[in-house]
Amino acid sequence: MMNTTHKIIPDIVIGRLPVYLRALQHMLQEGRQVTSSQELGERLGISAAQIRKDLSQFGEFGKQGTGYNIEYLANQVREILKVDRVWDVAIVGAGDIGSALAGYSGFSQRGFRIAMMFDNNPAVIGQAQGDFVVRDMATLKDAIQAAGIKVAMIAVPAGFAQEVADKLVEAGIQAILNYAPVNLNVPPEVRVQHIDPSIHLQRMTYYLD
Amino acid sequence: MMNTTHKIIPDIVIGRLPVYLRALQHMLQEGRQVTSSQELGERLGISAAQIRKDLSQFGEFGKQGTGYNIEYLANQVREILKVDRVWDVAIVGAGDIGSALAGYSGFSQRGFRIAMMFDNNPAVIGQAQGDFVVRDMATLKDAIQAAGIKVAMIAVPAGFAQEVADKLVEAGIQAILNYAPVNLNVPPEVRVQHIDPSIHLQRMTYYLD
DNA sequence: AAGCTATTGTGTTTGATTGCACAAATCTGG
DNA sequence: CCAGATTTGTGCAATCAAACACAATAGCTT
Repeated sequence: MMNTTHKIIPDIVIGRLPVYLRALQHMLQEGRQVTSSQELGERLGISAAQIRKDLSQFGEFGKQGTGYNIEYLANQVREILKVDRVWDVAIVGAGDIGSALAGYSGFSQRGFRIAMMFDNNPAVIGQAQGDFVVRDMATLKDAIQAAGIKVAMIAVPAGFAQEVADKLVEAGIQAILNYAPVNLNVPPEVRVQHIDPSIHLQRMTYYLD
Repeated sequence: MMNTTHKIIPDIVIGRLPVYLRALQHMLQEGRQVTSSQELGERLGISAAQIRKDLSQFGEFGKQGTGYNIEYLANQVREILKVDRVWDVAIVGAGDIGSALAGYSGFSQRGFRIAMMFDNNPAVIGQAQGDFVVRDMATLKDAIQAAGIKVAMIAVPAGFAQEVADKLVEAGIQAILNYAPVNLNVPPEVRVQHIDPSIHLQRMTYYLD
């Protein structure tokens, strides 16, 4: 079932697919072979109907009476999300967060590979950080363009995040995962996701006594 | 305007308040005194009407013709979110992520204080980590209960996250920020938020070419 | 002080998302 | 090979969220 912008899929549905995929991969590691919308829903705290509706946007992946073949469904979802390939990722910022990200081994199973890392601090430029050497921010545009990198993570202090975002956009980056606690202004064709622990915590304190 | 479960506020509205608050605090640091729903909306990429509707759920904070006094509004939102106080937070896991969180200075301005840190690895128990010493997981329940801590962050490998969550719930934790890439099963009265960079990245790759 | 501009708070409308419920299909066990 | 139990995919209904649009109000300018 082609998906060349035929049908516009709600972004909220896209947002759930990675969660489904993670659960499916987890089940595979448990040695499971088949599952059902009901089981998946129970694990994730989502209604079975919603999972079926979400998946039905992209095709028919299950078998009535049986459920879904986990490996097959996982592969289909990977393809939908375009993580049936490996995306090279650039990290900007070699502080605590950047280093933790560079050292995180979990990306490779999920479709990503940290390919390069930048900072503007002369004290860290040239230093080894995980498998690679921290590069000078001044070389960012050329390096990213030469490598054809589309995805980046910002892990610099809040005050520098916007200018880094501007540079990334100029270099052709199309998806940014931003760890700095500020909103970023980017052109509409560039996707941004934010990770700010305080935001998540504050969203929960509302419900506390 | 009392808010003792009189009116049920949609969670999606609660989720936007921390974002508003962060922008307001940012404006304050710029020395600004007043703003409008329009300006706030432009900065955040949200419609002005939505911001007004969201805020109107809790009272009337603005002045027609003028807009909102930033400091006053920020204080009101802090009160709504219950971050007009300081919440002590426990971190479980003293690896890269836990350490980065322990060393992050941004929490204090946002209503949180890292109060203690746990790990089960004898090699790190007793070591200094930022301002405090890493404690043995075995002491978790007693320490958390004695300190009356309600909020925790999980920064352990995926395979241990569920058992850590169970221990935290048993210790009386009511809000969990989970950095492990697995779903957690907790009783309905406990709030959980997930941070998994791969999930955020996969949500964006769908839109890439 | 009158007229103009800006901006809020909200009733109403429009649109999006979720949940329901069931026919159709598949499997299982006797 | 049949009866019963499962489970999918989906049309329809219900719920929820966002956008619209405007009266009411405040400030500013002349």
